[in-house]
Amino acid sequence: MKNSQLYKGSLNTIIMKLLEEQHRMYGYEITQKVKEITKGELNITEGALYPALHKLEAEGLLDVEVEKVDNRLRKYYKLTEKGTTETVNRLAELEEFIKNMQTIVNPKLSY
Amino acid sequence: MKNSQLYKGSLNTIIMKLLEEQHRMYGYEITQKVKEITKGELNITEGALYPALHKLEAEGLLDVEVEKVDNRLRKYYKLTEKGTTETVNRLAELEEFIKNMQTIVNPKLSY
DNA sequence: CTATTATGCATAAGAAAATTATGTATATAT
DNA sequence: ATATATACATAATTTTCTTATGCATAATAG
Repeated sequence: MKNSQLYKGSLNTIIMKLLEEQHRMYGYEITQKVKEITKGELNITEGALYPALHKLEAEGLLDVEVEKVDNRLRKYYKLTEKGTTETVNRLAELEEFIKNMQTIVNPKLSY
Repeated sequence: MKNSQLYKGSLNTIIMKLLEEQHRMYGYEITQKVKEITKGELNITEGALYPALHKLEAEGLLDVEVEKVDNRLRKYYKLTEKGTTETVNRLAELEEFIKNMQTIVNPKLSY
């Protein structure tokens, strides 16, 4: 992941949220999707993405299906049942995190 | 910093924002303030805080003044001029980050 | 009166998560 | 023919944090 180092620690949550929404995606597609929805502000690096996907798979949160499209390899990932449950938790944590950060940035709005 | 690892990378920004607001604070005070405004959800560990303060000082973003209060040592930190300028940038980055994360969590709201 | 908790600093060892730099391979556009 | 896009992967290093200590004084509880 690139840019303002604030994104450190949020990659797994981003991956899981996108997979919840899109049902299945492959690695490169994830990088492009994130770039698109953040208008180019967040570029996930391959060195961060692929190890993250492998780890989530090893933890039983993702399943993988390999397919060949246009003679190129694609590894489609989707959430397992366990992964779907865990995504709910992660998103709740993310919303709490965002709320807390907003309170810190703009304390007056929290009254 | 404890909890959901989403906070990774946000400690420096938190410190700088609080110092911008409070003018000067000492380490322990920062941990208590953060605990207070996040209602106990975010606990900054000493092992993260003190090295972070030292690094910000080494980078010329913070100045330190040592004082003895009630026979106990306190190191008061405040933003340097450079630190104040940098804080503006960091907060802008934080707001962008929050906005991007919200778009990822709730893509429908972004239209 | 003594032991725990709170205040206040610090650092070292290790883990986690990223960046940076490669490497392989095919397809498309210049 | 060469660069860019697509698509995966991993190794070395760096950054950032947790965990575990360590020291010292003050206040509170048993």
